[in-house]
Amino acid sequence: MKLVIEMKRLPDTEMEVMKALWASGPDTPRSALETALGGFCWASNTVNTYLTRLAEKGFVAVRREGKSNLYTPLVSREDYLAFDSRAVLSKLYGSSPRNFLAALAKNGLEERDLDELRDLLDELSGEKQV
Amino acid sequence: MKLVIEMKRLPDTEMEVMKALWASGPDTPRSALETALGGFCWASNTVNTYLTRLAEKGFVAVRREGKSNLYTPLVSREDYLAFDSRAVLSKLYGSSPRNFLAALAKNGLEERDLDELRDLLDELSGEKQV
DNA sequence: AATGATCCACTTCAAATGTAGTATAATAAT
DNA sequence: ATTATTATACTACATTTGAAGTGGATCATT
Repeated sequence: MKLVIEMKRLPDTEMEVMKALWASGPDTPRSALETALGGFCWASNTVNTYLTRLAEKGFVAVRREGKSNLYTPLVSREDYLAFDSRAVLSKLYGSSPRNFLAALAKNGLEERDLDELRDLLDELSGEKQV
Repeated sequence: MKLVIEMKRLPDTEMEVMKALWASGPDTPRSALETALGGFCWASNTVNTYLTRLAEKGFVAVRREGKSNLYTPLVSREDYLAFDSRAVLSKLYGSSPRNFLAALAKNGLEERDLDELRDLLDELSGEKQV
């Protein structure tokens, strides 16, 4: 059984660090993390700050391995996104996925996106019937 | 032609004020705004601060009418949502509506939501063919 | 053992956000 | 005119977020 303890949405910068950690798997050493962060040209110390904050918030575990640290996400990408997507809907879209999609469509949607959505909807409906 | 000048996502509290303004139409006087804010029990001055900040950011126009002020949204709800929904997608969902819906579905979706989405998709496809 | 190079813990700092107090100006009521 | 009320402007302050500097511990090396 999984107990969700008041998860909060992360600020942008901490989010980027989490994305890098999710991409790098568990026990990520510093070097790999910086690589995964790619484009972001923060000072190394800056990344450090974000990691510390994430650890305080319970999003990341830090394990000392000899001379350096290994970082592991404690919240899975899937769980976070499941939470985040709901939070987004409830804040502005009356908790209606439809409203969200309608807002997106205001500026047009690619044909491909529409197809993907249709496929996913079929899958989702299918599940119920099995 | 509409030129979008670096719109930023609003913080939660300012967002609530905008929602109230959108609901109350243009030239909303203070009293009506407080009513529209309903559940939120902020001090009157607090609301004032948010209005000032929104005005600075160009989201709200303030017009003096005799003794008191009238507030009018300068950004329409539709425009803001169109912007916001895209911003959400690009930050965490690889700009893919499908990914967003999949994240939502992780915790299950109501049958009604699925139906609504299907209908909307049909509408959206229909448009293109006309 | 002194010299560098890394990595990390701790500290700092400015801007943004959440919240409200104080002062002031105008109005209404006595 | 004096007082009470109300709305708005201006100021204040804690917390959070974005960003990074300092300095100590470790290691590798001469």
